[in-house]
Amino acid sequence: MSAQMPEIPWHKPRKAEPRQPLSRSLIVETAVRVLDAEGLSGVTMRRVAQELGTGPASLYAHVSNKEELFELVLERVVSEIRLPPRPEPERWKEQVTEICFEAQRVLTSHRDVSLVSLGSIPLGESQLTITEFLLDLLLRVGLPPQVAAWALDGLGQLIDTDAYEASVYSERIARGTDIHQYFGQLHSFLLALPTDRFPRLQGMADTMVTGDGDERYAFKIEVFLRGLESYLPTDADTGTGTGTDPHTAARAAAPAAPAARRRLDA
Amino acid sequence: MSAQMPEIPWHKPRKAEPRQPLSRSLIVETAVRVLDAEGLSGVTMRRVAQELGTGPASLYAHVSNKEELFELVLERVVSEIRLPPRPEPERWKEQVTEICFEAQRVLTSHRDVSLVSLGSIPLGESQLTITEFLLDLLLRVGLPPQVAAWALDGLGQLIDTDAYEASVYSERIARGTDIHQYFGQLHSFLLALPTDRFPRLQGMADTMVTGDGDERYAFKIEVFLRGLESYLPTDADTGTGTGTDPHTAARAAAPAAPAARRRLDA
DNA sequence: TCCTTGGACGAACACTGTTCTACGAGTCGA
DNA sequence: TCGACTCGTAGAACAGTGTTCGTCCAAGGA
Repeated sequence: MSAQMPEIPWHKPRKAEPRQPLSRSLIVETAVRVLDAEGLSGVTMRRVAQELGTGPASLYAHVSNKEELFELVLERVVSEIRLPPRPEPERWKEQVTEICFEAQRVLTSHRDVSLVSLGSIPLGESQLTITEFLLDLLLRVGLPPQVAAWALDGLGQLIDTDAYEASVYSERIARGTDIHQYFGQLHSFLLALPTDRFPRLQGMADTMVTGDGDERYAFKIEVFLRGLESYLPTDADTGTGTGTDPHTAARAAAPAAPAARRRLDA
Repeated sequence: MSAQMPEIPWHKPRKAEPRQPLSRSLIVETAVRVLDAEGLSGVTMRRVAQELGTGPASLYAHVSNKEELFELVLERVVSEIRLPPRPEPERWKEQVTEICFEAQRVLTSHRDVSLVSLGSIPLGESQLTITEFLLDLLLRVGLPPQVAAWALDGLGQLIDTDAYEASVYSERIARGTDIHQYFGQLHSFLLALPTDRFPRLQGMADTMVTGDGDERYAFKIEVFLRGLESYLPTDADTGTGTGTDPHTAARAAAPAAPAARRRLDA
């Protein structure tokens, strides 16, 4: 480096570095970096702004909200999920399972970002692409359209919830809690339950703590898929058309839901 | 009211009202009241303390954390869930469905309290009571113990996630969003999707927005229960003993989970 | 050339959870 | 009866938070 000239006093430079200008994508990328480093609760407007060498007010020119920033971050993360090249209806259950695990892999690799996904309808481009793929797959299998549509809800919830739960564990062990000790404590807690009030839980303490996150996740997916399988039309129905003739027996899906309405008052 | 005498000056009352002393349960009850009035984000230490006519520091003598307060609140809410008088294995699917809807009724009647329940293992007394009931019911039906144990996980997640989702909608319509207009916008959004990239979603826009929260909830429960049903031992196996002989075919539950381990680094 | 416009940003507002420290009343032993 | 010694009650403060206001400056159009 050459010798640097002193600043002329009355030039008051105010910003020595000619930083690259702010932009939506730059902010989102920085937020993802902060997310990976410090978790979702570490992603504050100040923290992101500081990482960009500016103040929090500067972000509001490109992002209207912290909530909007979070949704942009989620969409960016979801875009990392890779889909299979093409749907394979003959092994649809395996393929759905693979997608679920791929989604969980990506989501949990970004700490607890799945918390953002829990309350929001997935309308981002990547999220819609995944939904489209799954919907196409389920329809090709022969599931009635209404069943397939509603099944997407269930699958999405399964993925999000499990990813969030897994991230909670990750955060916990990141904070120093030994996972074996933790499950040991849980085990002895169950064993210490009063036998007269909790005979099943007390007696099945071993079984309750069996299986890690992946095993339990795989089980839940399998149960859901077996349930979906039961909605497939029988052989007698499928012999007619080109292959998929839905819209037939999807009405008996929901048993009479209790009349208890969600309260709609303001 | 009778005329009130003035205070004697040198008595310096300092607290006109002889408030009842603080206690854990009083704090929790107040927190629930604030929760019902202003939602979970409105439950702050200051708000609860103010409701009790004191400062936030006073709460920390009875509650170590805001997190602990939240869990106490959750346990209090869960204790409102009423269980059937006795398990009825012959109609287990209906009974599980009823419990799920009862749980959702209670949870959603307390705004977004289900958010607390999402990341925590249900170890409160009421939560354990519900778990014990469901576990007993599933075992009586004849499900293998490992299947029953893992199924509790799935049911709990289903209840919590759906309650949270329902509460998000409730909050949204409480903030003034018209729900019909909202679904209308969603519908036209799906219709406006490019047909070449999202043919299924675009073509099934009607089907996608069909059904309210209860219908979809009932569907997910039904799918899960049908999946569980497939784990029941066949008739050839059950003819031997008194009725329930588990621990047999529970091993093939989980298909080979991908080796992708959750990262365990600090 | 001036003038408008839009991004950048310091300061501030109204909050948050939590801790420190002092105060005051109650109880228990002497 | 009286001191000592707890323990619940709080005021004040600390280090944060999301968001807004008003100012500033540089670039672009007329």
